Amino acid sequence: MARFRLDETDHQILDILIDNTRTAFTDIAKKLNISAGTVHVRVKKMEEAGIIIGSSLTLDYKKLGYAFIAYVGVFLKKTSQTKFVLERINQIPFVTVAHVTTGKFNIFCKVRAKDTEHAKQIIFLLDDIEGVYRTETMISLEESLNDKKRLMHSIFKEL
Amino acid sequence: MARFRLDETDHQILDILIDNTRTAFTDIAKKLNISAGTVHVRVKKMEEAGIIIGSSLTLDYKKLGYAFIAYVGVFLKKTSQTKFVLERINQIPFVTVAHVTTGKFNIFCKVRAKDTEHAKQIIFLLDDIEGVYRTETMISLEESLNDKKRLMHSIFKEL
DNA sequence: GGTGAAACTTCTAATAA
DNA sequence: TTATTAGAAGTTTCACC
Repeated sequence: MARFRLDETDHQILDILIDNTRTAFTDIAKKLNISAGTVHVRVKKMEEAGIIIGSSLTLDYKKLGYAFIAYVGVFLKKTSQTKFVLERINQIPFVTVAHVTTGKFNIFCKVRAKDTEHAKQIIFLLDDIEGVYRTETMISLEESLNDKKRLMHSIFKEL
Repeated sequence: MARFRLDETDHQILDILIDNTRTAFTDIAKKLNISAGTVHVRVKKMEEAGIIIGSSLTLDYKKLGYAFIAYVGVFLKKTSQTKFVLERINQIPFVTVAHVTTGKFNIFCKVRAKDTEHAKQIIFLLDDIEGVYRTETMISLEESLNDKKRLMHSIFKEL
């Protein structure tokens, strides 16, 4: 996949939209001293190029009653079962991310739950999958995010 | 923090917006057979209640040249240094998430990088932080997401 | 590439039900 | 809580730089 070339204006547009996707194009245009039409065309191009995949809301899961985060390392009986187990994992609700990894674990996932009890239930489901040898849980006591905005800045500085 | 009560309509609105934050309120209204004004009021309420924190773009980091994901477990010399080390970690670019955890590691982070070489540089920065005893890296070979939409469905089914 | 204006669509707040 | 409305605002297209 060819690397798409973004210029300074594209960066600035992304920068604004990453913070708030509903920012009016006219507002962006004013800030960047370009026309709203230009903003529109550039966003469309980035969408067509697949740079912008979509947009999403950021919700406060704590307020919804889901404050518990754990990471679970999964050890498999046989590496060949990876695909099968991964499919099963993806069917478990509240498992939000799963990675096949090198290193200590075969598969590595993130669980978002209500509380310890709820998380235990989810981890039991993981443990019960055929081919899973054992799991190792790490409970998150504190989450600290370098948000997307910061990541973008890191990337743009390098590009 | 009191748990906010969302009804079926709120769920449906969130459901649509989670997929595309720029969906016109009039479109949402049509789908749900309510008026656009109602959609507007409800979204505003959820924003005011802090359920909706914000909105963000989803970008294809692979297309931007950042296809490499690793998880790094950090062991500290002394637990009391957690706060200090966490602050330092948050200053390292390309470390996108950091968690203080119970279990195997003291701190656990996610690194997004260009390639192995780039990741190595970032992990060296982690290793070099005063108070860090050693780190353990897990390289992601394959990422599989149960996206926000699925998480929301899990939550709504339970609420 | 970009602009600016026209035509069209959507938002938002106020009022009424 | 919801519906209706109307002025304000935003989007999108297009002819022209």
